[in-house]
This record gives sequence, structure tokens and C-alpha cells, in this order.
Amino acid sequence: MAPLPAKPDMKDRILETADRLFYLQGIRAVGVDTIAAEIGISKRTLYNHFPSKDALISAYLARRFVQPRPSEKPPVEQILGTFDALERRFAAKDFRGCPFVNAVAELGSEDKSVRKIAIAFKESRRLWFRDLLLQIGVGNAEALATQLAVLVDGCIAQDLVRNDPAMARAAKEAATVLLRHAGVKVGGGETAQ
Amino acid sequence: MAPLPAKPDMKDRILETADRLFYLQGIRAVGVDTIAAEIGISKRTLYNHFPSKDALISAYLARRFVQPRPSEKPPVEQILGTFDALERRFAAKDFRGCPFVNAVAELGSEDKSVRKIAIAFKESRRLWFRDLLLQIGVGNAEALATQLAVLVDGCIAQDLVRNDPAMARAAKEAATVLLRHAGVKVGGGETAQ
DNA sequence: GCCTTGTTACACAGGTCTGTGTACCTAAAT
DNA sequence: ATTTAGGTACACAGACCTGTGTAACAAGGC
Repeated sequence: MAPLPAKPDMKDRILETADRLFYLQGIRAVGVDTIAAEIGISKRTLYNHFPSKDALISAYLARRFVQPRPSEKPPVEQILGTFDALERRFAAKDFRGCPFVNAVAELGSEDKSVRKIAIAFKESRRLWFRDLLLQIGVGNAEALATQLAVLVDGCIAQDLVRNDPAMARAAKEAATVLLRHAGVKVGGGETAQ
Repeated sequence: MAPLPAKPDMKDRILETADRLFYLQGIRAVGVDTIAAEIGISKRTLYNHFPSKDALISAYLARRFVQPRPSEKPPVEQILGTFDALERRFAAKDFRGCPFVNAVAELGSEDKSVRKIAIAFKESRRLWFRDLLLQIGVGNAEALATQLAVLVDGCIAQDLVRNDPAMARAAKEAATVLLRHAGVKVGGGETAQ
């Protein structure tokens, strides 16, 4: 075919493809040959952009590390909205759990850098919860934020195995109870639209 | 009948070793050569007991599928005791998360039999919670049992990444709030020793 | 023109993995 | 003593993996 030198950044294309395959099939299950073949480039080109598969794995996880964008909505809505968003993602059939948890499960405790970024991600989400809780004056925001983080990862793990978006709803109901118990006034009923 | 070999049951030794290595290092990361070498047997012997690595993986997961033994303790203690037991296991440095979640994360959705046993395990634990809740007359035991199961898997996932046994305590505190909210009279304070 | 940059095609080294084939050994049961 | 089940040693096939080396090609900038 046309040996087009690819207008969009080749590095981005490689990374986007690696991301998709790593996430859907597992890191160890996908070889660099497979990634290159999927894009239609030679393996040599891939190695011209990433010095090793490990570098590609790191870039993959770094790419997945996205902070939630600041929102104008009330903190309680943001917190509970997290579980609505999860439920929507569970319904998509290309959802395969948390890429960080999966990577740690797959690559073991050996891999220092993978664990490091996974810890950073988990902690960043916990802090996001904590800051929202502080905004609404919740006492013991630290503990409650941890509990919310546990609920998030719990319903993700459950959905990974069961493929049941209702797990997000169960987590949301639990989160609602915890918030109310902490004195937070939660708007709608337990089954928000 | 089968004449006894000199050794105790070789099949058990293979399975026990495979279990340890699969769990600690990951299924794909451990080859049959490694398992055989660890026991000090030849690879041929291993294949005389298990027709394939897949069969060994299935046996490994089946072995991990243990039901909690019936207990005389009050249901509430059994439920909350689950999180104490988890905290103890998190403190051990050979804890590496839930073997079923890890297997699904590692082997992908392709593998039907792995997913099947993982689902069965998750559901069996949920039903264990549900039956205990029914014993103490909790209304909506189904939903609460699901929430408890989410908390269990959530703190396991969190600990897998963070290596922090406090995650079990956080989950236990959340579980306590949920139980109280359901009308259950919970004995000790939120930090039972 | 020419030169640099990026890509391609392809071979290959060196390692790992699963699974098999074969011949020999050991010890217990008969 | 013979049979036989099970274990050992070891080679090997065939596949896959990561990563490199090399020569050719295509295009834009100078």
C-alpha cells in the first residue's frame, strides 16, 4: 500500500494502539509484533519510538493516569456521579477493569515502576475524594475518602469478574449511606436517574 | 488399584507448588519448567499428572475455591470478622490479592472456564453474606450482601496496589455503618481489636 | 542537485514457552 | 523373579517473544 509517512504523530498512534491492546488483552498477552502489525508499521519503526516494551508499558500507564477535570457541580454530585460514570463504563463491552490493578496483578510486585504509578493513581483519586469532602465540611474526610476509594475499586473488581453494571449502583448506594452517616445532605433518593 | 509410589501424593505436591508460584508471581509468569524444578521433579512427571498447563490452572483455581466453614459465632461477628481476617492476611507479605480477580485480569475475557469459576466464587461469597444477613432478619439482605462483597473486593484491590492492611480496617468501618443503617445492632465500637 | 529524517522489509540472534518422544531406572506387588 | 506403575534424564519440535542489524526507499529542506 501507500508508504505514507503518517500525518498524525506516529508515536501517538503506537501508544494509542498499545493502550487498546494492552488494556483489552493484557500486557503480557500482547507482543510488540502484534502492536506493529495492528497499525501496519514495521516492528523497527516501533522500536525507533520506544526503546523497549517496558518503556511502552510505562507510557501506557502514564497515559491512563488522567485526573478528573475540575467541575462546577456540587461536591456531593461529583462524588456520587463517579459511580454513575462507572456504571456507564461497565455497560460498554470494552471495559476490562482498572488498568493499574490489572498491571500490578499481571506483572507482580517485582516491577517497581508499575507499582509506583499504580499507587500514585490510587492515592490521587483518594485525595480527589478527600478534597471534595473537605469542601463540604465533612469531619474525618480522610477516612471517608478511603472508604469511597475502596467502594470504587470494589465495584470495578466485581464488574471485571461478573460483567454486571449493577455493581456500580450497589457501590453508589453504599456511598450514599456513608455520606449521609457523615452528616452530608444527599439530594435525590438512592436511585438517582 | 494403583500401587503407591514412594512419595506422598505427587499430584498434591505439584498442585501445591503451582498454587504458590501462580499466586505469587502470576500465571503467565510461571512456566511448567519452573514448577517442576521447584519440586525437583522432571517436567515429564508433571505432564503425567496434568495433561496441560490449562488443566493445572483450573486445578489451581478450584483449590482456591474454599467455602468458609460454618461457625457458631453470631452472624454479625462473622461478617465483620471477615475484614479482620483480611487485615491479618494483608499483613502477611505473601498476600497478592484475589487469585480469581488476578486470573481474570491476566487471562482476559477469552478464557471461559476461568471466568466461570471466578464468577462462582464471587457469588458464593455474596450468598454467604446474604444468608448471614437473613439469619438476623435484615430487610433487603440481597442488596446489602452485594455491598459487603464490593467492600471485600475493594479493600483487596487497594491492598494489592498499596500494600496497606489499613484498607481492611477502612472497609470494616464502612461495613459497620452499612450494617447499623440496616438496623443491625453491632457490638463493639468501630475499632474492635 | 543533495542530505537528512523517517520508514520499510527482512533476517536473525538468543531466549522462553508448551508439550512430546524415548530410553532407562526403581521399587513395590504378584 | 517377573511384571508393572511411576519417576528420571534429556533431547527436541514448534511456536512465540524481545530486540538488533542492514540495506533500500521516499520525501521535504538546503
